[in-house]
Amino acid sequence: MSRDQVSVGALAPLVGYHLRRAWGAFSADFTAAMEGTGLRQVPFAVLSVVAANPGINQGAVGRILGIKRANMVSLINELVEKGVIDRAVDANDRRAFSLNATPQGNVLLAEAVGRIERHEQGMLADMTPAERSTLLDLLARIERRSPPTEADDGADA
Amino acid sequence: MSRDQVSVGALAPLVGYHLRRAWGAFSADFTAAMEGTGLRQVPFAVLSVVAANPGINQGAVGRILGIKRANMVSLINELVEKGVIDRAVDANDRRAFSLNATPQGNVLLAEAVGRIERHEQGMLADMTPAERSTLLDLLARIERRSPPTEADDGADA
DNA sequence: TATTGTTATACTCTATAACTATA
DNA sequence: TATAGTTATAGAGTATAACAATA
Repeated sequence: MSRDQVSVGALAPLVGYHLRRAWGAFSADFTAAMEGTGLRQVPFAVLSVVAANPGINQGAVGRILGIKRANMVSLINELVEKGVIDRAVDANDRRAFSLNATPQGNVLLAEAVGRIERHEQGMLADMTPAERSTLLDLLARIERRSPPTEADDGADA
Repeated sequence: MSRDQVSVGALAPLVGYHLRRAWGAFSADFTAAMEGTGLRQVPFAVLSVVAANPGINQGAVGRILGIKRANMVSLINELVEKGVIDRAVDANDRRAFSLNATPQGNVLLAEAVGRIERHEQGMLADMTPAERSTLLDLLARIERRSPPTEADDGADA
């Protein structure tokens, strides 16, 4: 190794840079945690939202998670084929689908959450409970600064 | 708007979820900040590292930023064609290129950093200086938990 | 034999635009 | 006319594998 002591230069004091690297570390850890479940980040998030909001439709799931309508389609197909969510025409609006987690989906979700929590404990092992809650609070305040979670603007027309 | 008060369910207490959303908000803000400079996240990071480490080679840049060798090629080409970095065969190792920021590159970097700092001030407007430094500290501690920044394992052979 | 850079390629994620069927 | 879902497609970003030149 001929060259070491490399500096990241102007990146060092930027919050965005550290947010990116921290996110990357968590992301890799998430992938490891999900090994064998067949769940990836976004499908896991979708399952979580559907389970928490019985009868929700695709558009609403996309809106809260920042996923475009067009990209929801294959996501939902994947989860339906996997047998973890159930899709039925909405009784009140025949354009929409009513989504629900299946019993199997709730089992998978619980299993996934358990794995993730254990992995997060590893990632945050050197933080006190107070520090973790400070981190969550600071991150939540940044999120609120993001645009109105408008996952889909005037894409049509 | 027929359905509101949607919950993210099991995602709510997960640090990884909030890290992802916070990162997304910063990411969108970064893109807006860079409008007109022609710089994207990764090229900006590469320019920053090259400027801070005169004569560094591609592999070392990739190693510190977590970018694979193969993906460095077009990145460096792009920055060279843009005239912001300079590539010359390394005098001590004729396999390697010695990279340097051009005067124009340093100007662009300074301009970009100024823009980003102003945007970050907007994103972090509701945080005290103490809170910002706490955030940076907590993020840095998470980063350190990531794998040895091995951007390139035994890809060959 | 290991390393630097290269090419080719593939897969995931996300984005836009145009379409249909309902409302 | 607006909305829910769909299809097709394109662009990033990142991954692997095999190769040449040099160490």
